[in-house]
Amino acid sequence: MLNAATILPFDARAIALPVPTAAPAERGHRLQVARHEPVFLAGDEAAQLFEVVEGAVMLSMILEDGRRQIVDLVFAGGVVGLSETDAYGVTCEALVPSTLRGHWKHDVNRDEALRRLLFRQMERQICRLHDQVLSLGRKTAMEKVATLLVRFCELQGEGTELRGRRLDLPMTRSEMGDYLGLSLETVCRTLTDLQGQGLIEIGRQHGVVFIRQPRRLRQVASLVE
Amino acid sequence: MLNAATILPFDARAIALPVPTAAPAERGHRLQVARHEPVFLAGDEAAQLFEVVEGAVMLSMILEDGRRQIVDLVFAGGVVGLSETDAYGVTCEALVPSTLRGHWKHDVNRDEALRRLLFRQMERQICRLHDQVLSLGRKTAMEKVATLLVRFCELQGEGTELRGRRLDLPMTRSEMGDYLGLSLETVCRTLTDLQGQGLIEIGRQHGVVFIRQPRRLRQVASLVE
DNA sequence: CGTACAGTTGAACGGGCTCAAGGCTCGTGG
DNA sequence: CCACGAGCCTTGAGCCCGTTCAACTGTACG
Repeated sequence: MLNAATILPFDARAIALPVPTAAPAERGHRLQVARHEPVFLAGDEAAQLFEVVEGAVMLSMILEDGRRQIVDLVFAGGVVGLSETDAYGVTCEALVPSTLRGHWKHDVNRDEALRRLLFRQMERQICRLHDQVLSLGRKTAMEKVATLLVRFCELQGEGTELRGRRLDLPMTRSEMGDYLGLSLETVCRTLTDLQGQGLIEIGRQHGVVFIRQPRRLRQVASLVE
Repeated sequence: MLNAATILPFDARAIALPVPTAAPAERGHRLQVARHEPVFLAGDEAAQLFEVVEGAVMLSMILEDGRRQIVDLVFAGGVVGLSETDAYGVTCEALVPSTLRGHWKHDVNRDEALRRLLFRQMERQICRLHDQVLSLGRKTAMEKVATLLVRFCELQGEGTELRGRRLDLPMTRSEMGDYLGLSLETVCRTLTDLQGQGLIEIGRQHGVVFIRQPRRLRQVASLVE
């Protein structure tokens, strides 16, 4: 299941870290992953669940001809590794350097407190997926991109004033496209367009935008206040 | 929350059934719903979870301008009514006449056995949503429609020989469109196209198709055997 | 300083949408 | 049993949003 051999061949940046062979601790064992390094791959034996302690990971699926869809983004507090069968159905890799806590399924079955925690997180995840399905099915490119920006704002800005806020995108244009069901070019053009309308400003540094009109951004995203 | 007044005005076929005022039984109380009758509406107080005992329901979300997305289909055995907040985020209505079992959240918090059941179902639901996101984000109209047909086959055909099988679609073209993120016309054209290729045959009766080449249908759907 | 890769922009194509018109079925009432 | 209306389904024509292909600029990093 989880070892250095599972590194994806197509991602040269992935760094083979030592396998965490430490015995499962009282409340799970820790795991550090670098950006773009896989936590598990679709098809691996689904023996563990992972809590995201710090950072962010993405879950993706790939069709045979190479089309990729990022099916979910999971930030600190979230859970990954759920599977209907005994093999993972999605690949999980880190968006940014992250810390996870692994729990053997075997242990989850015994640990009632842990299961309560997971329950709450799964409820969240399902609601998030519903929103994502709505986005993918019925929103325009403009609405999709604006929705994603707003979501990032909410994650980074917890109760902060958003106007003029520097927003650090944890994803490249290509990843945003794969998450939103768009091409990377469309993501680019849409961001440029939003900048032209004065709602955002694209920073010179990669992965940085400044929010100029958060309220109008929410409107463009077709999200209610 | 759940009462006759919650019947959607735009669905004239919905029949107002008496509210199930029966005291919650040992393991939840029963609820019968007719086709297109709501179980709960987005915004209702999320006080109950529901198991689908028999039939099928759909979960949908609507944007302000009327665009609708059916975010999930839940068949017998599944669970609906999960919510991140204290109000439902989606509307749930019956696709076919259905029987549900309601559980007050209050009770769920106490019932460990029930929570174990829900846990398993939520895991399933998350995997199903991942597949749906992949479909919506990266599949063509042809692949989407074929994928849905295959899924219906698997639900109705449990281990049966599929070739020549009569398949009863629980959804109209419009509902299929709202589920797949397509217009109803595109769903129509795609089905006609599949018939032209000899993979299916569209029955004269509404909601009926015959599967002619199940294997090729799976291939068209970009699903692996 | 140079290379690899992220990001941007343009031009042309095409899948799916919109708008429109008709045919079919199903349920209902005569 | 048949007639009729409502709603579901089908098909056509033209358009548009987002894709593809291509070239180029800018940034990060050794």
